[in-house]
Formats: sequence, C-alpha cells, structure tokens
Amino acid sequence: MTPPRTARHDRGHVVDVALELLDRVGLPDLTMRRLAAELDVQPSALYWHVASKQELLAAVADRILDRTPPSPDDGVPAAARSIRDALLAYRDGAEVVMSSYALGLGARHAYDVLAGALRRAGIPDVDASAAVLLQFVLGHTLVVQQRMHAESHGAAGVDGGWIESARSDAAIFDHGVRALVALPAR
Amino acid sequence: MTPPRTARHDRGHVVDVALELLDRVGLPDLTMRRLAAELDVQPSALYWHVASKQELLAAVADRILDRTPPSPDDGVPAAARSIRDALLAYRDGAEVVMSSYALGLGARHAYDVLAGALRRAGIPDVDASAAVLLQFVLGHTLVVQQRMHAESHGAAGVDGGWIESARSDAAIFDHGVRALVALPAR
DNA sequence: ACCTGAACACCGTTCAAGT
DNA sequence: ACCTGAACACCGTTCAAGT
Repeated sequence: MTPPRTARHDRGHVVDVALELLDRVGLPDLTMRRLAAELDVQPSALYWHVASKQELLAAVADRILDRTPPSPDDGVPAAARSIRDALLAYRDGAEVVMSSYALGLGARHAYDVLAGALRRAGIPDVDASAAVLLQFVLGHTLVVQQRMHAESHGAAGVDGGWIESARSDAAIFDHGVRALVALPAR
Repeated sequence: MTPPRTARHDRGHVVDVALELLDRVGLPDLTMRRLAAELDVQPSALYWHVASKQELLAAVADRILDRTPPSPDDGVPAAARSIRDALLAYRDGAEVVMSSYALGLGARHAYDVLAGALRRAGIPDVDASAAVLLQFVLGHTLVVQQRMHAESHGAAGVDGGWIESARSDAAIFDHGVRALVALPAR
C-alpha cells in the first residue's frame, strides 16, 4: 500500500519503456519529455541513465535487432527475412535502426547474421554480399514502413498509386534477395 | 541604393534557398526559423508560400531528383548511378527524399527513370524490378550518407570498422545493381 | 499578394540541489 | 545512486493585423 517511494529505474528499464513507447506512438512522438512522463519522472532524470537522446535511440535500435535468431541453417533468404521481420515488428523500427547506423552500432548484429548465412551457403566474397544485402533490406523495409505512415495518415497515393507496385511487398523482397545471392560478387 | 523594399519572395525562390541551406548546414539545422532568417523574413512569412515544413521538404526532394537525366540509352546501371549521384549531390539528400517518400511524391521521377531504362533493356517484369532497384539505391545511398555524418562528427567506427566493407562503395553499388538486373523476376 | 508581431504549445539539455 | 526544480536556447505553427 505504500506509494512506490522507491520506484527508481535503471538503464535497461528506461530502454524497455522507450521501445514500448516507440511502438505505441511512433518516432516523432517519442520525446524525452514524453518518455519521462511514462516513467513518472522529470525529464532531467533521464540523463542519469542515458547521455543523450541519440544514445537512447541507439540502444533501442540494438534491442530491435538483437533478438534476430542466429539463423541455424535455413539459408540466406530466411536470414534476410528474419531481419526484415525484426524491423517491421516495431513501429518505425527501420528508421530508428537507420538513424543510429551512423554511430556504427545497431546494424552490426544484422550484418553478422547475414554474413554468417552467406558463409554457410558457400557464397564467395561474403563481406561485399552482406553489405549489399543489408542495404537492400534496410531500403526495402524503410520504404514499406514509410508507406504505412502515409496510408494511416490519410493523404497517400494522391495521383494513382505507382507507389504500391504490381506485386506484393513480400514478393518484391524475395525477388531482391534471390537476385542478390544468385550472382557472385565477381 | 534604396533598401530592397520589394525583396518579396515566391515559392520557387523559397525552395531554392531551402535546398542551398540544406546542403550548407544539413537536415537537422534546416529549420523554418533559420530558413526565414536566410530570406530576411519572419518565420510566419514562410507559411504564405508553403503549407508546412513537410510540404517544403517534399518540394526540396523533388528538386534534388528532378534534374536526373532521362538516361537516353546508357543502360540500367547508368540510370541507377545517375539517381545515386543526384542523392549524393546534396547533403542529406537521400534522407530528405526518403522522408518525403511517404507523401507519394519525390521518388516518382526516379522510379520512372529506372522503369524506362529497364524497359529499353528488354528486362521483363519492369514494375517489380524498378521497385527493387529503387529500394536498393535508396538504402545504399542512405547508408553511405549516414556514414559521412558519423565520420565528420568524430565518434565513428569505434570498434574496428566493420561498417566500411572490404570494397569501396562504388564497387558495392555496382555489384548490387548488376545482380538485380541480371535475374529476371520470374 | 506578401509580410509582421505576438502568441501557443512544445522541444533537448544542463546543473545545482535534494534524498 | 537516482531524482527534482528551474532554467536556457531553441522548435513548428496560427492568426490577427499591416502594406
């Protein structure tokens, strides 16, 4: 019955709540002040746990990608799909990962997952292929998620809808992945 | 000698100055207030020419991409390169285009350039291939430009530098494009 | 037609001070 | 170790009013 006088938080908890808030309200509304309110704390308190908003977002990006399974032996397309699915699992997931890509963190694990799958598949020039694949996965998912924004926000596809292509996103994605693993780097 | 009492602006000029300012200070510092100062005008004056910052950025995105040549007959890789180069020509160009992608505008012209080149090359399933190519070009360029941020801002590649792959960006890009046009959509 | 002035409802971040 | 309170230097946007 005592009010949670000792409801104090640690860094892990702050990141957890940030990820949950991201999924609920989206990146534009994930502000430090809003996150602080969610934690029943003053905004300045966040800076005890985290050096900056950018660092917070990098930690969130890691959380989004970290649970990507090491892809035991299902092949490269399965590995690529698991990364795409991790990005799609949270609202604005791809954008968060992309924006913290600059720090050199975040996408590291995804790169390793792809590189591992490529190596097991016996594909030559693993480094270049993994980079190409990761860039495609990020670009594709960013586009798909951006379109979700537009559709939910109303004013989308004003002039016909070239933006949604003939095939479904999943087919487009598989097409791209298949093409990229088929051709060795040469 | 008369002070420019009639220095009034039109929409085209506002977008011009916004693009120049973007290239000079980067997207995070391209604020409505800063742009207004550049035009010697109060911030509220911008809303006569433009409905919102988002609309302004969409117009800037169009300017970035619009001058991509129709690629007479140099093939698909040349078309893809010309789009990448247009994005790289301005600071944060890829990010601006991507963020206004949601409005359905901006990348339309780029899509058409790619689709045209694919059609002339006799590649089947033009729609799906153009979508895949555009997604790869956007993802690749976003990654490259994000890395420029990181490097100029100091704190990059802390743990070794997996992020810069074995090959140069241009080689990675060409590898991706070649792979994507080699395999028909099936 | 184009702009000013003033206001509204916000931001991220710092820092002394509290417990 | 973790948080409050107050402040600093900003944001995008609206709207009546001016010329």
